[in-house]
Amino acid sequence: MSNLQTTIDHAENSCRSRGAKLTNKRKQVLSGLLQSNKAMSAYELVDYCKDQFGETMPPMSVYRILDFLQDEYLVHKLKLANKYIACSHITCDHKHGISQFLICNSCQTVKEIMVSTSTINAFRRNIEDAGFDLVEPQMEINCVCHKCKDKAA
Amino acid sequence: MSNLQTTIDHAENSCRSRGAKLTNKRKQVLSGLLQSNKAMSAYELVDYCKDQFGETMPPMSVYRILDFLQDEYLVHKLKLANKYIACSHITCDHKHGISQFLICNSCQTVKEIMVSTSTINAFRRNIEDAGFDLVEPQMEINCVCHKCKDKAA
DNA sequence: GAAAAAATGATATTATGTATCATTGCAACA
DNA sequence: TGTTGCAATGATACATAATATCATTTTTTC
Repeated sequence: MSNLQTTIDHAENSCRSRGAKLTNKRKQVLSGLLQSNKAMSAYELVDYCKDQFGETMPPMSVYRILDFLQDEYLVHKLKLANKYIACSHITCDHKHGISQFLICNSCQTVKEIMVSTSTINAFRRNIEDAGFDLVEPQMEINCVCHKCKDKAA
Repeated sequence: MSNLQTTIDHAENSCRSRGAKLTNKRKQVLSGLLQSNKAMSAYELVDYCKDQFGETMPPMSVYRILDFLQDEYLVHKLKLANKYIACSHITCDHKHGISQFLICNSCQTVKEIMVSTSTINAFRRNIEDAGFDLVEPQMEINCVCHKCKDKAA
């Protein structure tokens, strides 16, 4: 069984256990994100589904499906790029903490890394001293990946 | 002399020393941002200039002026919010390091805080281990300010 | 199989921003 | 003085991301 299929099955079980359904179209959108190592826009996913499955999905549906997948913790939205990526922890059952997304400015590759609790706590204290509370467990950083850096050099 | 005027004068000198001109319209846009403690969208600035100065500036001009002000280190763009704020360090002559912007999800107030070098270095190492390089000296975090938190409680 | 609920489709509209070309205004210099 | 040249601004069209709203289809449940 392919890695992709394993992940989809895992996602389907996870949805079922929460009383939600991973329908066919939802699987299609999710698989688009899983097969791409880059973040994709909603409109890119529309194209992907048409190319790959012959499904002409209206953008509205894709947005709704993306909302659903976010609610199910299967997908993250990158607000810096207005794009979407599959969560890299679908197959590990633990609920994960604060994620940091490294976005390559050049090739748009995205890597999701975890931040240590101690670093997060330092941040949290810093923020509280400034009169704010941290609410969003997600940070996005514009970077350049080493592959692109080497290419440029 | 008002605080606002002092800041504008400082900005104007800074531009001049870099061979750029802080024209009247540019001053108007900048003063809109300086008088607001919130981030403003380009279209809000169009309205502000019309209300305040009777200038009907096309959005395109405002975008260009915002680009100019960013190039001159006078304004930051908050990509998470698609809005703009005046740099809080216009009147201090030092070039500042990595800024962290705390954005209140509820009232949109923005506070620009500095991050300690040691924290940044920890981040940088972390990011390099993941195969990326930090390029953007700016981080944006969605928060709730304590005023709004207290109101909600 | 009918009623209710969930999922998807279709259309219009809003917000943000870019591309492109035209016009204005100022500044240096013959 | 005026004209040439460039920086700044204006106008129009378009692109992209997303939401609102209502209609239709599919799935469940009784």
